[in-house]
Amino acid sequence: MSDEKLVLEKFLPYRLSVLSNRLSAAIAEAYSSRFGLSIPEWRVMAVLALEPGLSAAEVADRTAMDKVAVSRAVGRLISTGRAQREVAAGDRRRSMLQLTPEGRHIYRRIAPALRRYETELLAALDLRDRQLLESLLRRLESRAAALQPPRIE
Amino acid sequence: MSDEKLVLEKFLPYRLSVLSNRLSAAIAEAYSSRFGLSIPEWRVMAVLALEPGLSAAEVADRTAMDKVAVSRAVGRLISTGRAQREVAAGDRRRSMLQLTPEGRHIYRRIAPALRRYETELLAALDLRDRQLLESLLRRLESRAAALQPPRIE
DNA sequence: ATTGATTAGTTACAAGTGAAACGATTATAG
DNA sequence: CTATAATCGTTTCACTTGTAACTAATCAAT
Repeated sequence: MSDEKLVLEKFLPYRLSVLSNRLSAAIAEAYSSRFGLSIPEWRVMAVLALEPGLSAAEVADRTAMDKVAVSRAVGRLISTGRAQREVAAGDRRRSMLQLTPEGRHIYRRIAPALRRYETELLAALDLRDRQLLESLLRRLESRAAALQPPRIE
Repeated sequence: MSDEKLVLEKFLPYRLSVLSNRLSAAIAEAYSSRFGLSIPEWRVMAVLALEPGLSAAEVADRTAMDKVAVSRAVGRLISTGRAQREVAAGDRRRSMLQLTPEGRHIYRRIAPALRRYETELLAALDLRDRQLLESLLRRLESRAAALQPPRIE
């Protein structure tokens, strides 16, 4: 019975993983070779550019990274002069993070290039299909969040 | 100009990465806790189950893994008695890999559970939408392969 | 106020990863 | 043949990553 077998190349989670890894690698190569940024560092920059003053935990939220990864990425950004931290008024555990002028400058060089890349990628689809993709993705995301993990008996 | 900014949560490669990581983590947790398999090991098992006798390089091809990862995964599968290797007749550099009976047994416990999981995930979509997803994915994959990486000036 | 629990963030350690160098084998060119 | 190049797969090394333990600060309850 073919129910017993699993063709990796047709298995949705695998396909998403391969596609996502290809895209991420291509993108990361661009900003890494230019600025020596890692993926976590770029993610942190991307959220701080839009919301300066976030704490590390808030950054973790918005980037789907865990706090350790955020801590290390922020550490590198600070040591390279691309971000700065102050202690939050009223709660001295909390940090308030923001990009330095240098960090903002780098962000402004990267962000438009990545948006162009996304646009080129989506140029494979017409408007209708782009909306469909959006809708499908949203439903898969919420389904994945709600779903019970696979149970192997 | 809003062209300058990039909202991470709306950026397709980022969304794919988060979705894919969530799915992979949920799935890997299942077979890892049951059988101590890593993702690379499971991928190797999945292709060897369908195509016994592949060489390491062929496994790398079909799993989108690099040869080092394959070598290590195969090494672990062999040392745990789940795969075996013989030297290919006619080319002694090449190995012929296959699952042991034990390996096949484990595969048969995992594969159906993962297929059920995929089915449940896709139950969020009706037949028409599943076909659309399939088509969109295929186009994105080929577009991603053809696309030039982002250029940051 | 004092104790215990919670939260923010860092550090330490073990495990995983990729790039490059490597040994072994086979293919190619002269 | 012989020498050189190419291929298969492993190993090595430096780096990254995740888990758990940790410090410091705040909160909650008495």
